[in-house]
Amino acid sequence: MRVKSIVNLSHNFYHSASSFSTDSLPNPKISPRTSIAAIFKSFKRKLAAGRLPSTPRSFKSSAETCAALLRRCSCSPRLLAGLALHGHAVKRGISSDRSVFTKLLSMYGECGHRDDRDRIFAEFAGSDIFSCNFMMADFARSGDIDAACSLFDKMPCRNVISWTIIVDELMKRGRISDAVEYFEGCPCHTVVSFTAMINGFSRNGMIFDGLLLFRGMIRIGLMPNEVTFTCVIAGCGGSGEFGLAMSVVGMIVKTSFDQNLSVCNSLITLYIRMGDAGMARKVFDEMPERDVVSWTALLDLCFESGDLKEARRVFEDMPVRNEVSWSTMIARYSQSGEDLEALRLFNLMLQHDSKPNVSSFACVISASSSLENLMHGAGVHSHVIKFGYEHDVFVASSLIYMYSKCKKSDDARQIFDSLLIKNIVCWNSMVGGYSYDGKMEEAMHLFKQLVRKNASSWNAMISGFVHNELYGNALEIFDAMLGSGEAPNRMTLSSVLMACANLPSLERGRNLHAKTLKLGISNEVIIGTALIDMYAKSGDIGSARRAFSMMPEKNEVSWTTMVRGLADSGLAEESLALFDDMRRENVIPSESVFLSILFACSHRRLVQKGFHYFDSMERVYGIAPKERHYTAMVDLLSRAGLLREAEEFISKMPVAPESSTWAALLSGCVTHGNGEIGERAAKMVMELEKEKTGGYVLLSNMYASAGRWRDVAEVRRLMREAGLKKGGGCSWIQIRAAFHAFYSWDSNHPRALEIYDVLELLVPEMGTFYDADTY
DNA sequence: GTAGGGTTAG
Repeated sequence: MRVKSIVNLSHNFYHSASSFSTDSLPNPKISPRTSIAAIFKSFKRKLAAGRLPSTPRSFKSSAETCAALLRRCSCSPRLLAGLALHGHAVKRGISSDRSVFTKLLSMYGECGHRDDRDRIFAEFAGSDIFSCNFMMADFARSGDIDAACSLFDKMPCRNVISWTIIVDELMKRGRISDAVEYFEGCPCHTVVSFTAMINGFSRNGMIFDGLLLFRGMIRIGLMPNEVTFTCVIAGCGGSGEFGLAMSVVGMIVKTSFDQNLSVCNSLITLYIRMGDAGMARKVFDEMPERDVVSWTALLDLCFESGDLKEARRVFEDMPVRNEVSWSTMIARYSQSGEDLEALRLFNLMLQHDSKPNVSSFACVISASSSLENLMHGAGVHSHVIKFGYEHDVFVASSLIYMYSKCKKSDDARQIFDSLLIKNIVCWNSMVGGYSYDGKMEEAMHLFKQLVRKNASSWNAMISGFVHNELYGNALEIFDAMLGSGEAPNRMTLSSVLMACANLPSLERGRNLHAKTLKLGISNEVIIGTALIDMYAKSGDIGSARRAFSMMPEKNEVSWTTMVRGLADSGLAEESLALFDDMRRENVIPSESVFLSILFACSHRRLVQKGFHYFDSMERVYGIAPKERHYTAMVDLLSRAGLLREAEEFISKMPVAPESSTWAALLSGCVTHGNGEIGERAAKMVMELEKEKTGGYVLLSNMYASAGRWRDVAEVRRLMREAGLKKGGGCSWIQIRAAFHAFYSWDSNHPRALEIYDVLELLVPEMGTFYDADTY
């Protein structure tokens, strides 16, 4: 109310010069410790003592003082002081002084009173180019590019700065053709307007257009400055145009800009992206001066070289840190799997009074998502609220993802619903969140409401179905995606290939392989790896091998997938040989690759070799064997008939045996006919797995093979009493688009009678089969 | 101490 009345009145004061005193304002209760309060008091004292010049002669110095004070009011927003100054300015007739007026605009804007600011602008602005540019820049900064453009169009005269503001903002929003149109309309260019345009191109992935403009600028005689060079180097580095970057580096050296701080900073990052750690370090070492950006770039260099210890040392020795250096530490520790340390760093950041920004929050929320620890996640959430970022779409999307990963998609939904402005990323996070939490119906419901879907929206659904092992649905929604005209990307294809890998649908997989070739993504690691997995699981190990050998770049997952594919296909020797290749290539084995290796050894009864690999896990690679590895070892011993050793191995395990550990032993006992150990093992299986049939079936098989029919009947009785029924084994075939599944003596198929007739013709002894599994 | 272009993270 107060603000409005002053603003409404101010116009009249300006013209009628009626009496208005700062004393008529409520006395602002400002802490005397703050400098602005002190200045304001001194100003009021001077005013009261009549020491401030008020005659037209000293108009200028009065305006200067007022402008300087107003500036303080917008730097650390002080509305009351600002209002008083506004009143004073009106009274003295200096409120339309250019410097006072722009400060007033800034003060109202910074204090959150944009309506009032816009009103005084409308009343006073007239044709002043300065205040128009100021307002245009502010409209643009706050996201209202249309308001900025309409002001631009209304301005009676403009300068190059007016054009630059518009061009830069249009480029930042990706409106390239509009930006070009305005840029071409500008009658006289400067190095700044050119740089804005060049950088706009490069940020929109059009580095060649940027470089053409860069050349054009030099041709018309405008010399690039340090900002131009910084932008061009960053653009070349970001788009991987290292050859072009080097020719620009030549110019930089010739013009001695290689001594400039910002140019050197961008050069460090360029060399890191080129993979030239030596040159990056050399630039850093030879810089005449360094700032927080240089040190943060060096930090990044350490992480890129995989040297966490050195990074930590650099971080601790840095003369200055800012929120970017903290975010770098948090993000990189999280990427290295050190999520707990990332969270610790975030707390340290708060203790150091560093104010987290959107990116710091995004990093630390992502770290708590990886930990799937609700306590940590909710702790970070409380800081989000404390710092007022809960309505930021970027932060909210990370929170939605974090809660969903912690299986709290209802809490995620609350955040989603509380957002007044939602972008597509929030929608996709929520769809993905439901998928991750296994709530595919809710995911689908939300997905259907999403009017403007992008590739990520479709990917969230597809990977959700895959994650929940609903592979058929994944393929269905993929078909719908293709039907909608949305182009699939690498994420889509890798998910769909994963679905195919788990369905008996090799033909579909081959089609997808062709699609990856068409999209030009077949050479990418993630796609190559998905292809290996799909072919291996579909039984086409030859194609899996080819996909593996054709990969130009392999990572640890690609190797692991191929080793596992071979092992699962019964090619134990080849699998072990590939594992040795993998170690020769210095690829660090994961715990999951050891599982495949132990499996391969087990199938070939390679007891010694198995123990060799098992021992090397901890000794050589520092990987503590998990329950699954111990189970694999029990399986290895049991299959080889070393049942007593297997039982002893279980008793010495440092982790508690799982039901499958005992099942492996029991299975060995069935094969090798050891009833004594078998009974003990069976008892353990049934105890650990009360609702499952595995233990009963194995035990009954063991009795059956020993001819102990009375015991077989007893086990069946026990099973019935426990209310358990064994599910039958199932085979299926695909004919065109349809799957046909068959159980033992299954009569559900519509053409069952014909099938069995044909079968009896082909395999006469089928008719004599007795179904031993039917209880 | 009146308005425009930038480097480091995500």
